[in-house]
Amino acid sequence: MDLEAGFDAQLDKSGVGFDERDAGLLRAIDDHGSLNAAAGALGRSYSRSQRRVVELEEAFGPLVVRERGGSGGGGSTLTDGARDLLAAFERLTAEFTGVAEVEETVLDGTVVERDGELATVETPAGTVRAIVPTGSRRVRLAIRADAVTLHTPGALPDRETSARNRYRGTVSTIESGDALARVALDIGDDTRLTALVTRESIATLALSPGDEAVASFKATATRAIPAQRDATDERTDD
Amino acid sequence: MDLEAGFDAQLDKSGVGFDERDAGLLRAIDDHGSLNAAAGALGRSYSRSQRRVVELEEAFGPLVVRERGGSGGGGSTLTDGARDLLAAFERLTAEFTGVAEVEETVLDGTVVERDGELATVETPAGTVRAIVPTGSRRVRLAIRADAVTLHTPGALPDRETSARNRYRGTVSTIESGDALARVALDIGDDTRLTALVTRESIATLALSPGDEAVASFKATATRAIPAQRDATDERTDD
DNA sequence: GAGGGTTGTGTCCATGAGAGAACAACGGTC
DNA sequence: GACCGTTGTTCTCTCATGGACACAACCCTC
Repeated sequence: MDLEAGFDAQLDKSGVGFDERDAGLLRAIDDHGSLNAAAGALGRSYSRSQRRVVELEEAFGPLVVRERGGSGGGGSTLTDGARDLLAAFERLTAEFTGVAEVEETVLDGTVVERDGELATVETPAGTVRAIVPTGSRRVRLAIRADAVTLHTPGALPDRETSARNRYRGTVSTIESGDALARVALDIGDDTRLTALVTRESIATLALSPGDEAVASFKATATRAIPAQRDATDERTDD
Repeated sequence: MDLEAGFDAQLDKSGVGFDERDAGLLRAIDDHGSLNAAAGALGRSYSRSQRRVVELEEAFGPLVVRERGGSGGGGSTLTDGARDLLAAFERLTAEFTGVAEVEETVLDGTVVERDGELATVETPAGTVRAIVPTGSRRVRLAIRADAVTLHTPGALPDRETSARNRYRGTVSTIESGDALARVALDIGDDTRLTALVTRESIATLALSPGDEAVASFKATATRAIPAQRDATDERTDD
């Protein structure tokens, strides 16, 4: 199934959203030195672009320094605020593309104990500590492969790390890419945890299929969602 | 600055995007047992909703089983494919809200070595291994607080874990919430790394401000973005 | 066979986003 | 002082999205 995750990032302030389109506009202004040239290069109308800049500035503060007249007729440059905003936006999109691309393993489970937003969940692979939205007993946990760290078995003292979830298993497959590798770890009861690590780590841990290994991940990095509604099938049916 | 991160998640297939609006429609169909009632409950027009379902099915396969006539006039129910799609979408939005909410520390640095998408970056806090888009020397690293695990100093044998980045520092502040806590760690040269851990972890590590601690995070979990463009100021200027 | 509530169409209209064009104001350079 | 390429402002036009409405087809119940 070529199901691809996408998104539309947005930075909100005072009800106005700064999105990819706005980022492109600011970048073009920075590149071309004028709002007019920027709009032209983007194939957008000047009037709309100008309006949009004003709209954005009403929410985010001064973004563009305009100069009218003068040699060359004038021009526009970005303020430091605009650069900060752009940087924050790019950081956000980078994080989003990260989650959109990375693989994750899903575990179904039931909440057995809760302490605020944190809960212990019973899953086929064992008990997991995770952040769980309040008010749901049956949940589905998602663990991103880039959040799972691998260890040699027995190496990790139990009390001296903040990674609350820890599972021993046997390496089933290792798919090596350029510099990264995808490791699948069998953790009993037919569940398989995948970790994304560097090839360097594979080497230093001396991992190969069949070996024992320990996988750990933080409670704060595993997100839970309410489980399928068909489990209870509470249809309204009018 | 009350700058809030937002997003619009989307699952793409065959050029069609399944978004929050579509998810709401499917959920409403599941709740009310008919497309008609679903559209009514959402305050949307039936005709558009029906068309949208057809559009989605052309890309994602059968989603809704329609029944025309019969007792009660008929009705519609979701297929297993629709439930899977909904679950995948909810998982995606859960992950996105995770990154949108969590705090991150940013580090500016320069790439000193590269191996495919992986690179070693020199930062004020030391050298960091991270995933870096090709073709950029000056980069900005973003490290999410939920990706940082804390350890007692000296506890971690160097060769036996896959967390490639490891920094010793002193705890500066601990902000405890309900079940979670936010720990700021001073890592020399005026840089501060923040970690989001459970209060439970604070207790077992016996952490308090002023203590020494070690923070670690994976190379595959730290994303880099090209640094500010004003550093070189390569304006086109036509 | 009539009734009823559904699925399927098709058409019309309101709304909003954005392009395009026109024009005034500006302030350096020549 | 004329010129020029900006910014700023306003208008109209087009296009896409989506609601409102009408109507046929369906099939079980009564």
